[in-house]
Amino acid sequence: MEDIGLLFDFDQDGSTDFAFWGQMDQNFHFQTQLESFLMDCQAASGQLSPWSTFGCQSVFSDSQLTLTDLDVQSPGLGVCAEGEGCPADEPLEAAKRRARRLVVHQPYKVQRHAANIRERKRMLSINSAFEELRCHVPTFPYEKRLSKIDTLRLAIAYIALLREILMSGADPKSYIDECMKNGYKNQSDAIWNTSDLTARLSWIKWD
DNA sequence: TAGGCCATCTGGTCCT
DNA sequence: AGGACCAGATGGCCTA
Repeated sequence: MEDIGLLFDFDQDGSTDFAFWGQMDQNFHFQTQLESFLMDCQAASGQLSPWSTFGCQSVFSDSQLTLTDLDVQSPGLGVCAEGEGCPADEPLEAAKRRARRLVVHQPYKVQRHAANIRERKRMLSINSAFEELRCHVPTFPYEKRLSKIDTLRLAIAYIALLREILMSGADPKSYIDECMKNGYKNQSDAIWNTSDLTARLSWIKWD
């Protein structure tokens, strides 16, 4: 019999199981510590990360090992760890709800954790690109930070406007002034003519 | 309090 | 095989 280390449910009623996968403390200065942490992780792969001490506690104990089985075929059959209370009189429905179980061992835990770190790093690079993009779209001085979706939409509109100005060969400021003066009557196909962008145009320094 | 936005985790898929 | 990428789920924070 294989060494079944630990089981956990993906059932809706298994909330207590997921409670251990709590989110990282949002006040944690993640960005500044990530790089040094990544280096630490590379130097000491397999060890628990600092997140374990910040509320991102793993459901697995240190002794758990590889993902050896994904038992979705025979709920309740041979999936209970020794001493893990698998009630013999468990109702059939409850047994069915326990169908999706994972047997988890160390390498899976380590791989999953490493993947989480890579994913966070990837998202950080995406976010830094968004920050860079925010610096290149017109915003109001008093405006709060643009959301990601607003940043993308505004960038699209702004690029379209710049392209039109280039194609027209006109002076940018006079082009904008003319457009605003005419209420964009002649710009029915101007995809940049969004309320967001037009409102910001007055803040652009064209000199 | 509901909805928007976001970070994170996760498993699946694709790529090298 | 391992990493990159992606989308869904979840929960926290903030604001109207």
